[in-house]
Amino acid sequence: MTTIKDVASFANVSVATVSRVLNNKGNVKRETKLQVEKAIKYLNYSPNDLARNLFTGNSKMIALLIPDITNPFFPELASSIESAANEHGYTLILCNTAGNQSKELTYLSALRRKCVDGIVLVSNTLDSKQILESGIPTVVLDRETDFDITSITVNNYEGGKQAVRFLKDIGCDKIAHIAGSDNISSTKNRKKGYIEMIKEDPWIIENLIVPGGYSAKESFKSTIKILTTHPDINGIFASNDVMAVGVLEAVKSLDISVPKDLAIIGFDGIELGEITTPTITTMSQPITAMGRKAVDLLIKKMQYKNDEISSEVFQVELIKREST
Amino acid sequence: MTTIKDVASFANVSVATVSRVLNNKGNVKRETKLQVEKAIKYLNYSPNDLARNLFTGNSKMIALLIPDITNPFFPELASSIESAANEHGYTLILCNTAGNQSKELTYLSALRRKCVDGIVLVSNTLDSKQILESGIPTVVLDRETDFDITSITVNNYEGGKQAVRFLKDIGCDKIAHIAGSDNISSTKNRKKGYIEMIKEDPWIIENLIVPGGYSAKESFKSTIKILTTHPDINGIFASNDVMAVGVLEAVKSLDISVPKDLAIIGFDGIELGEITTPTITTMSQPITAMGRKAVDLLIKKMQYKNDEISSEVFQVELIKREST
DNA sequence: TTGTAGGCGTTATCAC
DNA sequence: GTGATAACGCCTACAA
Repeated sequence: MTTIKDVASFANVSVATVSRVLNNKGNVKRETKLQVEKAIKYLNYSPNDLARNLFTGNSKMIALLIPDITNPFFPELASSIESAANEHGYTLILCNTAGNQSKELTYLSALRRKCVDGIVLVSNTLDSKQILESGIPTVVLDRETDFDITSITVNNYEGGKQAVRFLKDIGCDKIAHIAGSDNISSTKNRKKGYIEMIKEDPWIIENLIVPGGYSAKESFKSTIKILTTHPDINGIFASNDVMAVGVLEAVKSLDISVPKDLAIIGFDGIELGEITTPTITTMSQPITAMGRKAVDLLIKKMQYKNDEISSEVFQVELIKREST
Repeated sequence: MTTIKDVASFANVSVATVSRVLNNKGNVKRETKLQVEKAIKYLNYSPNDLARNLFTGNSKMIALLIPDITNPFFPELASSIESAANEHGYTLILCNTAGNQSKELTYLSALRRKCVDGIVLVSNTLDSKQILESGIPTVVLDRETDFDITSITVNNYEGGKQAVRFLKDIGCDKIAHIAGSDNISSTKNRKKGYIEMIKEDPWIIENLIVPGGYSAKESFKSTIKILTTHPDINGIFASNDVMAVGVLEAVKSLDISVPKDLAIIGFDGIELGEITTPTITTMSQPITAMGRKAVDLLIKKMQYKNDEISSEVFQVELIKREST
C-alpha cells in the first residue's frame, strides 16, 4: 500500500504539505501543489480512511439494521436511506438481523467498535436502554419506542381504522384481519385500529383476527382457514402488503371473485402490490420520505451531538386499486 | 470514549497486559487477568477497531456491490452472503450501485480507502482491468467476465436452451422471449440459448424477442405488445422471474388461460414465483449456495493472497410449477 | 509475568 | 509556504 510518506518523498516535500493539498487546507504554493498532485496520480495513492478516522474520531459510516431483507418493504426503505446517506458523504452498512435479538446486540457492539457514526434501527426486540447503551446516535424507524429516542413512524392506528372504514364504505359488512405480530408495535397498532372500527359490530364475537406470520405463505394458509370457517367474509384487511398478496392468492384459489365477492386492502404501499392481478389497494407509507427523514434527523444528531428527541409521525395514504 | 489506557490505569497494569488479555495472547497471570476483565466490564470498554485495523492492516469487512436491491433476486443473494461473511467473522457492507458505472467506481475507491478486505461484485459495466486496479481481492458474481478474475456463475446458455426445450416438450410451437439487456452477460447468454433452440423453426423470421427491461412493469408492456401482434404465441420464456411475473399479469389481463393456452417459464428461482397464481415454472439458480461459494473463494483469496483464478459454474435446475 | 517504546497512516499545531 | 512532530488507540518486539 502506498502511503502519504511515499507521496511526500516522491514529490520532495513533507507529509504535512501532502496532507494540506489532500484536504485543501492551509496555504501551499501552486507549483508544489501540482507536484504533489502529480505524485498522487503517479503512485495511484488514496488516503487510508482508517488512519484518518482514527485521528478525527469518526468513520463517515452509518449502519442500517433491518429485520428481513427479503421483505420488499425493507429494500425500498434501504434504498432511500442509502441514497440519502451517500448524498451526505456517508457510506451505509446494511445489517440483516433476522429480528433476532442476539444478532442485533452482536451487530450493535461490532458497529460500536467500528466507530460507525450513527445507526438507523428497525427493531422490535430492543428497548431504549439497550439502544442508548451503545452510545451511538440512533434513530428508530418504523417502530414506536418509548420517548427516550428519536423515531420515525406512521400513524398505524389511524391507518388501520381508515383501512377498515374504507372497506365498510364500499359495502363490506364482515371483515377479517390478517394480523402481524403483537410484538411489533406497527402491526399491533394497525390491529388496534381494526378492532376499534369493528367493536360495535355484531359479528365481533366470532373473532376474525388470524395471524399472517409476516409472510405471503403464512398469510395464504391463514386466509384459507378463516374463509372456510367463515365463508361470508367479504372484506379482508391485511397488516402489510406482503401478507395481502398471500390473502389474494388464497382467495383466488378458493374461486372467490375479487373485488366482487370479497375486497382486500393491505398496508405499506410497496411495488409488489402493483403487479398482482388484481392490483392491491393499500394504506401507503411514504417510504422514501421516511428513509430520508431518518437520515436527516440522524445527521443532525451526529453533528450537533444533541440529545434532543425529535420524533416524526408520517401519515399513510389510501391508494385505491383493483382489489376493492 | 474509553480506551485501553483507561482500562490499564484502572486495573493498575500496563496497556500491554490489557492487550494481552484482550487478544488471549502471551502469558498473563490468572489474577491480573481477572483484574483486567473486571476493569473492562466496569468501564464498559470495547476496543477500537479503527486503531486495531490500522495496525493489522485489514478491516474484517467485505463489501457486496449489487445493481438493484429492489429486485428480489439480489436480497436473497445478499442474505446468504451476509450469513456466510458473518460466520467467518466479517461484517458485510452492502452497496447499491443502480448498475451505474460512476457509482460503482466511486464505491470502489471509497471501499479501498476504508480498507475493506474483499469485494463481491455484481456488475455489468466494469471490466477486469478496472476491478483489478483497486487492488482489493474480488470475486465477481452472477456475471461472466474475462478470465482474469474469479467468478461465480450459472450455465445461463444451457439453462436458456433447457427452458425452451421444456416448453417445446410440453407442446409449445411458437415461443417468444422476453429478454434482459445484451449488456448483461447472464441474460445475453440466456437469449443465445433461446435462439439456439428455435433457429430451425419456421417462425424465427418473425422475431419474437422483445426487451423486458429487467422489471415486471416493462415486461408487462412488452408482453401485451407481442401478444397482440402475434396472438398465436403459446409459450413465453422470460429472462428472469421478475419479468416472468410481468408476463403472467399481462397474459392474464388479455384473458388468455395459463397454462392451457400459453405456458410461461422464468429464470432465477426467487420466492416471488411461488406466490403468484398460477405459480411460475422457472430455471432455478442455487442462490444460497452461490452466495456462500462466493464468500468461500473470496476468503481463500484474502487469506492466501493468491491470484489464482478459481471460477465456478453452478447448474440451474428446472422447477416445474403451474404456469406450464 | 509484566512494562516500555516504536510504529501503523493521518491530521494539526507549532516553529521556521 | 513549508517542515518537524505529537497525537489518535492499538499491537508487538524487546527488555526487565
